[in-house]
Amino acid sequence: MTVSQDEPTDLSGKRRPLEERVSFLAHRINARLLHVCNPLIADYKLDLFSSRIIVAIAERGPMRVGDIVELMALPQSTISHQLKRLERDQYIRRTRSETDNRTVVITLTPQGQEMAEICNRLSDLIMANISQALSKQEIEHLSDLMKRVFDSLPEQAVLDQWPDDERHS
Amino acid sequence: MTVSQDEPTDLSGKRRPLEERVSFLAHRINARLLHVCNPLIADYKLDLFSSRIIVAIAERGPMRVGDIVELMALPQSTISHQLKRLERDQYIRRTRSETDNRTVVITLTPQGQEMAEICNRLSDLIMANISQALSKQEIEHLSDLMKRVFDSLPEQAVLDQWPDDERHS
DNA sequence: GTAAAATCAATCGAAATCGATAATATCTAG
DNA sequence: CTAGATATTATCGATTTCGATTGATTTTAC
Repeated sequence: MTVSQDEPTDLSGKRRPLEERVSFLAHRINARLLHVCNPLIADYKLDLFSSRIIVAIAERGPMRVGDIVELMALPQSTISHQLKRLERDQYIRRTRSETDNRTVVITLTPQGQEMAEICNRLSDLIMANISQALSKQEIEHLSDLMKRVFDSLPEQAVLDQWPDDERHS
Repeated sequence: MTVSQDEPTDLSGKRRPLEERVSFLAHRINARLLHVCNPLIADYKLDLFSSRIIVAIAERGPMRVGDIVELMALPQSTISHQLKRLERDQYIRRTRSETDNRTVVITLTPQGQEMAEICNRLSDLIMANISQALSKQEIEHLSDLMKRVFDSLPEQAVLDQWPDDERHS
């Protein structure tokens, strides 16, 4: 059962079913988390995105907008809108950096810090669920594997590998 | 280093940093995948959601709308809109089931089947990236762990564990 | 057999997302 | 210095998402 063949580009033989693919599983986990968590924090005018922004700042201290964009891996315009709402709802403050007047530094208000606590407790609740299905060791291993998957993904869309004849039908 | 304590609800001691949490990593992987893949299939008027719907039907045969909702773990209204666009763009057909006139069965058009091939090749491209960072065995293990994580998440928001005094500030 | 409950998918209006562009500030080269 | 290039964030318009509701069909209970 040697795998070496003359057509190295044909991967269909080892193509896993959709439900077992890492990319699809990431989508499914994420979608279900949104579905479960968003209603629980909607009263605070938060969603899973904004709650993570708050938790990140509580954990790391004041962050520049660009840092948040990179951390969340979401479009810059999306983050900008999220921050606008978080400011409107008094969870964060925007202040222009003194050293570089282009950048904007985000800090938590006291309400934001309180909210970070609440969001972390929600996170604990989720982790408690997961911990019933996976051992501590398995969770750590999973975390490591997922980190490596993320790092393996290109930051920008690379068209090199995407054949021209598939770009237009 | 015994773990048993008098305050079992205090999990803050074992709280992992945001970047290491499984839920956050799922978000990050997903966000980066969207960013990378969507531009590559935008010409076909597809995104990562609709492409997965097409791939799923190609893999499993005709599916009812409700099955697609369950598979994708997205809100029913979102799927309904996705399907409307897929039908508009001639990738799928909707037909009322003969046995149960409430349900709608989705089938691929010939164009939809062609597109499933293209989408699967994109999926192969992504997997090729991941395969450079993880061994075949690690990917299988990862897939298994992620499946178990997904299954551990509740389907509906359970308010039981979410204390009342955190529901309103 | 029929009324009430449950199931299933489409639609509605409000809000969020996204890519592209604009607006402002800093850096670089000569 | 200064003009152009680069970096950083905000905004714009179009599209998408989402929770709630509606409409239609089937199932259940009596």
